Amino acid sequence: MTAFSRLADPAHPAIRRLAALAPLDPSARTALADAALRSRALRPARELLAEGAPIANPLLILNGWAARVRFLTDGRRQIMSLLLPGDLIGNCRHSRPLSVSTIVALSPLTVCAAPSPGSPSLEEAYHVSHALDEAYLLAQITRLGRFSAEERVVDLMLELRDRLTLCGLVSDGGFAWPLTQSALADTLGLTPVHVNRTLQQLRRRGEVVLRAGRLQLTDPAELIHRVGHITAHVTATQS
Amino acid sequence: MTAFSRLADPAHPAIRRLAALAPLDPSARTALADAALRSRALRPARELLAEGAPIANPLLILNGWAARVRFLTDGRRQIMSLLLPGDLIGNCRHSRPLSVSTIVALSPLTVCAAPSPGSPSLEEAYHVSHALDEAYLLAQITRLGRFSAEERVVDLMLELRDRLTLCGLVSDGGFAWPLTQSALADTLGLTPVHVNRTLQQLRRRGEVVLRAGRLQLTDPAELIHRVGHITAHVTATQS
DNA sequence: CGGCCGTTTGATGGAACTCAATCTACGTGG
DNA sequence: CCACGTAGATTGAGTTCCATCAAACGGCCG
Repeated sequence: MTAFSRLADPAHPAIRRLAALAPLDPSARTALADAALRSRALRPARELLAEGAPIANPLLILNGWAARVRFLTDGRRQIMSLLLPGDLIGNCRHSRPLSVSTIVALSPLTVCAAPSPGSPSLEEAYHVSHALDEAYLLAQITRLGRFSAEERVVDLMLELRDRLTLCGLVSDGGFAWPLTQSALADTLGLTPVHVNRTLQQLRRRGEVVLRAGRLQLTDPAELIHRVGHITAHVTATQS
Repeated sequence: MTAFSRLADPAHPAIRRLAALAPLDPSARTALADAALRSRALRPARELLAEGAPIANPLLILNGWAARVRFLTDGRRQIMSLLLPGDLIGNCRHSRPLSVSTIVALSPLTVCAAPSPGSPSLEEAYHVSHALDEAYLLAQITRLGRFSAEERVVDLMLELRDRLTLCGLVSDGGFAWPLTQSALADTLGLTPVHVNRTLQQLRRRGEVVLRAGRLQLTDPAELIHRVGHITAHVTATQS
């Protein structure tokens, strides 16, 4: 199947990410390839885990983007984090985990059950992945708490670029951008209208090129400097 | 010493919290009591862990409040989470952890080294504590992203009340409130001036009583309903 | 073609910020 | 014992950023 052949390829996004977090031994790679055989495809806006539901077993994102969302009683929504290929869902280690948020697909999505870490190298990769998740939550908090609308947009774009670089999904300095302006608004604590205006400013100044579902940052270094963006580092040996 | 006698007391805040997360066996309790013998005291505003510093070993908060802070280059600050008695600092499980945020004391603080989990019951308590930490981060994100100033203040007060209840530090419906309005502003993504005005509204309406370093919520149930506050539950057997 | 989703634009209002000054409580030293 | 300094809380006036409301536009698919 395509799923298998792509996973067997060392260049597959999800594997590339996990291998970048901790060097994977062959048994870990085959475990991942096996797991990917039973992959599941989901349409955008499809819910794949409800808040409060018990977590059967962790999932691994193979392709596409998803989000952890919280719905307020009056219809407001907050996307708490974005989930990209190679990210894990429900990756926690205490005995009776409950989902604390809903997961929705933001694009066509394929997921599989995350193989339980038989090898220490895969376990380490999971742990590092979890630590990175937390770092992204902290970054999200400072974005929402102290950044202006423009800073929020730019900082998030830089974070996504960093993360997609880990799984080799950045080419020519650009990457796929499946987010609607509405989803971006729910992520950044803004209204869709204001997100639109902010994006246009960035476009008019030539700082971002965003069209046809692809995003290019014209001068990433300048943007990093401007918003004081911090790249979450992994302490494990990179690559 | 006082530190010992108070920890030996099963009613000590830090132990009460951990015991509430997972029933602790006697060996876990003595390990905690031993650790508390070597406790360290810190003054308010004292930094106890710098961002980017390697984490020697996890710490346990015995008394007082602390905060995980991020400083921006232009002087803005964001408090990402508050740390209360019984909370752990640097409680993560991958091989080479780096601190991703600075920790500062917000009140007179005593901490000790968190005993490494020899017993499975203590390990479970640590894991649940870590899961709760993450739930609080998610709550913080929705506060900052989608709540108005008043909702933020109320929701945070309710969360702190929940958390302090876990360690038995709520009495007569009220609890110690060491936060300056400035610290509250840095937590909630507001300015001190606006926090002040928001607090006064709540006071004038008689919804909170805040004076002499103590906070009382007049009608918690009503406030919970109003802001749609969600109590992060622990799946482990409570109490 | 027509409906829908996502984007774009305009006009207006309001929540929160900024700047600046005053007030209070408290500790410290002359 | 009082003068002083400082940290935190309070108040006022003016401003800005972002939300709200409303409508139009564009592409895509049935």
